[in-house]
Amino acid sequence: MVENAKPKHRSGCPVSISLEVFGDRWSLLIIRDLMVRGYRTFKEFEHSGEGIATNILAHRLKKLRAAGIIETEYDLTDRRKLKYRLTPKGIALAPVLLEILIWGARHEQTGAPCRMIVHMEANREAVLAEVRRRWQERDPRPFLPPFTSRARV
Amino acid sequence: MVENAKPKHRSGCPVSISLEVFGDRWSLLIIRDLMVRGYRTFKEFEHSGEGIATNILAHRLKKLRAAGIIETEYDLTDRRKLKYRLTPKGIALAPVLLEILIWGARHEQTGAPCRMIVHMEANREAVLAEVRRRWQERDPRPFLPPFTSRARV
DNA sequence: AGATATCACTTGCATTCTGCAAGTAGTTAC
DNA sequence: GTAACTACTTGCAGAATGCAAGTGATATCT
Repeated sequence: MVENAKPKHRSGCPVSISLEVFGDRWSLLIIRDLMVRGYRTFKEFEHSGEGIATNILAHRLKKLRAAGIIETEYDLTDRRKLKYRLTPKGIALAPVLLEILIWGARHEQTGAPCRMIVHMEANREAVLAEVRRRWQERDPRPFLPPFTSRARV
Repeated sequence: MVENAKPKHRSGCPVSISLEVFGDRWSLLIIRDLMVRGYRTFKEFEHSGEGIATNILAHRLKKLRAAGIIETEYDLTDRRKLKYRLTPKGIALAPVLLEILIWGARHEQTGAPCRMIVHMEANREAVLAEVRRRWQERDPRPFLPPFTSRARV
């Protein structure tokens, strides 16, 4: 038996393989929109304020679906709408997203208010539990705002 | 006073801003090499097993330095060698990297042994404390192996 | 001392990816 | 029946990436 197949991955390191799945400028933003903003449709992702091009968005959605991170179903009341949802594998990215959020808020100039970050840092498990609960119960209420401004409260 | 300056960022969201800094296929791998493998030089990053091209590596090192995540100093005994080191802002990425590693090991086929991941998940704080200690004390011993194989122990 | 090797890049070029504008197919509303 | 809406696709220009080769400053060997 020979190992002729072209290697699927750069290496066997979990970090490297993870980055091959979501290591780009956009994928984690789509996951964030699904996870904490309650966005569900193509149009909502498109207008989430980051300015993603529609071809890139379509490509990322396809890739995330192929990776088993999101799944889709048509809206029962309006069959034009395709609703996206995180899979268990997708919601499992919550700790990754939380740590990225905390790091960014602590070390870069962002629009997130300091006291919110302090609270999240001190209550990581509670924050994650709430995010998971909303996913489980399909609670569509946004958990975090879009942070459009550069306010520092 | 007018807001004429071109916006530096896509949005004020900490996740978005973080991804502008390290949201690509390579940056976090360099940070991983510095953080848990004890790699310090250009050559070591180049041969870390992922196959990064030297021009990309040079570009990423420059960008990470500009972002304040790594810093450099010349080796005192061999002035050809430029040694890289994480800054406090860089070592603060440890939780991000740990969560990415755990997610990848749990949800993708990687070379990381299961029991190691179980241990890391159950002892996150101890793992982070050890990584931070090695950084603080400039302890160059690798904390994690390269996971080159696809072994499942 | 001179030749060779090492280290950290840089350069050139082909390929791939990204960003923008415009267009399309399948619903739904009027 | 027509217009609007939703989720894309297509075409094209420019940027980023990957690969091979080259460069300049040290260091080591003979």
